[in-house]
Amino acid sequence: MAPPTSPAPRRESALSRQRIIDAAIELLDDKGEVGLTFRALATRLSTGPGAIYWHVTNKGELLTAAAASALAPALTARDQDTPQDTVRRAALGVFDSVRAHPWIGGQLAGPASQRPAMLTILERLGQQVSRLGVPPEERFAIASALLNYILGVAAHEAANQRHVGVDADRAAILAAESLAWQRLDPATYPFLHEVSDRMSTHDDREQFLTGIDLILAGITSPTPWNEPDAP
Amino acid sequence: MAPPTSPAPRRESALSRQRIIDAAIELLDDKGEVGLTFRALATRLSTGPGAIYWHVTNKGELLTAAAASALAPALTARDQDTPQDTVRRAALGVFDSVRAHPWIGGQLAGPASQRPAMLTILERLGQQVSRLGVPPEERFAIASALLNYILGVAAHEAANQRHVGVDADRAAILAAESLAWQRLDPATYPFLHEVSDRMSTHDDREQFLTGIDLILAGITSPTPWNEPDAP
DNA sequence: ACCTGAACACCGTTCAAGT
DNA sequence: ACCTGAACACCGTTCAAGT
Repeated sequence: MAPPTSPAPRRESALSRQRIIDAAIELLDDKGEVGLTFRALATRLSTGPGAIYWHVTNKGELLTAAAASALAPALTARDQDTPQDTVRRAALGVFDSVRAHPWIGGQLAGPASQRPAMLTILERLGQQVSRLGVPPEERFAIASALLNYILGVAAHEAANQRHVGVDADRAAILAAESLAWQRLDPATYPFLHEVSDRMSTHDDREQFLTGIDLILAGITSPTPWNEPDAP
Repeated sequence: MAPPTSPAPRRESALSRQRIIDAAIELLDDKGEVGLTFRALATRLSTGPGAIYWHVTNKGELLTAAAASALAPALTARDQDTPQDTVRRAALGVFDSVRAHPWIGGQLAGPASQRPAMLTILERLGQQVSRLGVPPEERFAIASALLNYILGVAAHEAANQRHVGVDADRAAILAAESLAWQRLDPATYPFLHEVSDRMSTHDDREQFLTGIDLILAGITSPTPWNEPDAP
C-alpha cells in the first residue's frame, strides 16, 4: 500500500523506559493517581503488563521517575540577582508543576536520597540560605523549613485531587468549602467564619508566595534563630 | 462453669464504630498503612470483612476517622500566654502525634471541610494570627502558611515510613542518608555536601520548631506582607 | 535481549442469606 | 438491626514460553 518512496516504517511501538514514563504521565494527568495501572499502561502502549517490568522495577519506581520527569523543567532555572528572588522562582517552579500535575505532590516527600528532585530543590534553597548570611549551623534547618513549606502545599494539592477527582470544577469546590466554613458555629470557629468569604476568592499562587515571603522575612529579621528563652 | 456470682459475660466482641477505629489504629501503628486491610481488620475483630461496612462507609472514611481519633488528644490544648507560645504548642502537638503515628501524615491534607482535625488546627492558628495584629485581609494567607508548613513536615514523616517500613532503625537511616549526601559531587551539590554531617545529628523536633519560629518572626517583622516591588 | 499473556496472591466492596 | 462469608471485579507482580 505504501509507496516505495517512504522508508520502512520505524516500529512506532518499540518500548523504552522513556516511552513508558511519558505514557504514565499522560495517564496520571488524565485520570489521576488511581488511573495509573499496569494494565491500562500496557493497553496504551499496546503490550502486555509484563513487558513494562523489563524497563521499570515496579510501580513505586515508575511513579518516582514520572514525578522527576514532570518536575525537571522547573528545576533548570538559573540563579536570580537576589537570593530572595531565586528562592521565589524555584518555589514557584515547583508550585506551577504541581498545579499542572497534582499527583506530583504525593511523590515529592520521602527519603531525599531516593528522590533526586528533592535533592535538587533542597540544594538550591540551601545555597540561597547561605547567600543570605545564615551561619553554617543554622543553614540546614532553615533550608528544610523552606522545603517543608513547599512540600506541604504540594501534598495539599495532591490530596485535594485525590479526594475530588481530576475533572472537578475548582471554583465550585472553593465555593462549597467557603459555604461550609460560613455555616460553622461562630462561637467555636470565629476565625474560619470570619475568613470564609475571603478564602473562596483568594489566589492560590499569590498565597503560596505569601508563605515564602514570610519565611524569607523571618530569615532576615534580627535574630530569628536565637531568641532569648521566655521564662 | 462460671460461678453464679459473676454477671452474664458481656459480649466482648460486640462491634462498634469506635472499636473498629481503635483496631484500625493498632493495625496502622503495627504494620503501617499497607497493613490496614479489611480482612486483617476483620480477623482482629473476629468477624468477616463485610461486617465492618455496617459501621463504616469505606476505607477512606475509616482512615480519616482513625487520623482524627489519633490526633484528638493533641487538639485539646489551651491557649498560652502569648500567641507565639500557643502556635508552638499546637504545632508541637501535631508533630508529636505524627511522630507517634506517622500514617496520620498521609491523612492530614485534603479538603478542609472533610477533615475536621484540619479545621480545628487552622482555626487555632488563625486565632493566634489575629492576636498578633495581622490585618484581616492577610490572616487567612498567613494562617495557611503555618498550616502548610506543619502539613509538609507531617507528609514528609508519613512518606518516610511508607518508604522504609515501620520497624526501620531511625539512626541507621539518617546515617545512610548522610553518607549519600557526603558522596555527592561537591561542585554541583556544595550545600548538601557541606551539611551532610550536621543533618545526621540534628534533632527533628527542634528543627521543626525552628521553622515555626521563622514564620512567627516573619509575621512580626516590619512589613512582610507588602514589600516594595523590586525592579 | 526483549516481549507476551496467563496465572498467582492479593485487594476493596457487595450482597444474599442468616440471626 | 446487625452479622456472615462467599463472590465479584479488580490490583501488582511473576514467569514460562515465545521471538
